[in-house]
Amino acid sequence: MLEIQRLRSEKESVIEGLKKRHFDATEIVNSILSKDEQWRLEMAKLQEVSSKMNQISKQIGFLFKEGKAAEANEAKTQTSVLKTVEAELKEKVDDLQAEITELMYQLPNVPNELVKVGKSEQDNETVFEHGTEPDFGFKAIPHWEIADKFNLIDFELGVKITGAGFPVYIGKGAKLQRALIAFFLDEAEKNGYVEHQAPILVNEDSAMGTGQLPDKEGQMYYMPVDDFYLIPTGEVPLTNIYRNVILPNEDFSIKITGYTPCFRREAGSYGKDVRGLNRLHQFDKVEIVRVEHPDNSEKALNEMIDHVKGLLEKLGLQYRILRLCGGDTGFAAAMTYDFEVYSAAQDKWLEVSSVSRFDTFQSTRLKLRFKNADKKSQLCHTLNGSALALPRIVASLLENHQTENGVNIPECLHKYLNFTKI
RNA sequence: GGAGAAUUGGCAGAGUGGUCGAAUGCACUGGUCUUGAAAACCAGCGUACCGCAAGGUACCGGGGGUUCGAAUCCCUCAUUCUCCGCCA
Repeated sequence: MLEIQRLRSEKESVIEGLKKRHFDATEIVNSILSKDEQWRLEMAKLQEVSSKMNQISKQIGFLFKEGKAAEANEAKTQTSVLKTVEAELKEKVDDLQAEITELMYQLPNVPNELVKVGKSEQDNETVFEHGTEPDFGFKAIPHWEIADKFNLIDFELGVKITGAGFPVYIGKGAKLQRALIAFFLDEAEKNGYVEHQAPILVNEDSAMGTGQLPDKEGQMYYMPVDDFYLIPTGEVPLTNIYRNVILPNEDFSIKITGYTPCFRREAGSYGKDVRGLNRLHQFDKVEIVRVEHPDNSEKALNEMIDHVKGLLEKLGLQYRILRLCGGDTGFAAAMTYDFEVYSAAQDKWLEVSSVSRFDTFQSTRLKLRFKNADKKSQLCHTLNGSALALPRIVASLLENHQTENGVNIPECLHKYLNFTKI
């Protein structure tokens, strides 16, 4: 959520910035500001009335104490009108507040200055490329065929147990998952991220805090009996660790990581996009999350990018980095870099990581602040990224490291496995 | 799952309808004293919103209610502790 103060003071630049998303915010912003003005007006009235009520109540207290019951009762009669007025104003103020909040929820984050105007993924900029397409010397086969051939993953079995999109990993397939998780966590730790194991069911406040609610309600699995949501990403529990937190000074840089399963309903997905491991309802991911001073946010983002680069290079994968255009940047993000690995077998780029900075968009909702030099509370910046999501990495490894009679496992994983080839 | 007790400021802890945003202690910040430190003493010390300011409003686990007035009474939800039951 954007800060209302920002709308008040930088209305034009917010509207201008949101145009990069092809989002015309003029109407919403104007509506917010006019309601905001009204709200302040009514608020002032309400406070005045409340003040008067408080005064009278205090007086009544005094009068009773002094035994002047008659005068006290007389004063009481004065209050009934005020009370009605107060209730009316209160309702007006609350309604306005609710309307403003609802409108605020509709505004996406303002893109960073580096982000280009654009509508869809066609407009994303490639900012970095690494590696070359592997030369197999034979027709590369897609990961689902490899997985089937070596009995690494059983998609049908998952259908029996749960449904489509819940694969069962078997033998070397399961071990590979475990090795990747361990590798990612160890690498994150080397770069200063503190490992956490957090709940994968979260309450409504948490889902609100990171922005999954109210915008993306349909994306999450929901458990009505207990009013919990299954997390769509580790970002939710990890970032919410810092909900309602005021850090004591401006000398901080919080770096945390965690492995979690992730659950996404992915309603409406179909066809080759969901083939094999390309899109699942349940998958594993190691997430890195940072809470930073606003001045440090850019540096943090670059460090995260370098971190992910390192992982992909150690895994020996050819990849490119895209800076998403305005229209393709997620609702809450100010800037996002996607990492994609090329799959010759599928003849397509697979998104394997997404690293974003949110500036204060999440911390507004989270109420995540720090005390600045003037001892004032100021909103922190939050960032997060996948480092990495497992399924497409597994797909890429199987596809890009395939040989005529198997798959070579990259060296960085050897110490976690009792085999080096599949 | 059942029964009971509890939830107050960074921490500890008082307050059971009226001048309480909340005693007191500790911690913390500034000052006095001291060669320096400690001790002692003095002062300050929550969050948010409205306002140029003076000031005002809201907040005692969350939400709702009673009342002229609620930290205090009622309802409800959550959490913690104790006992019983069940259990990886």
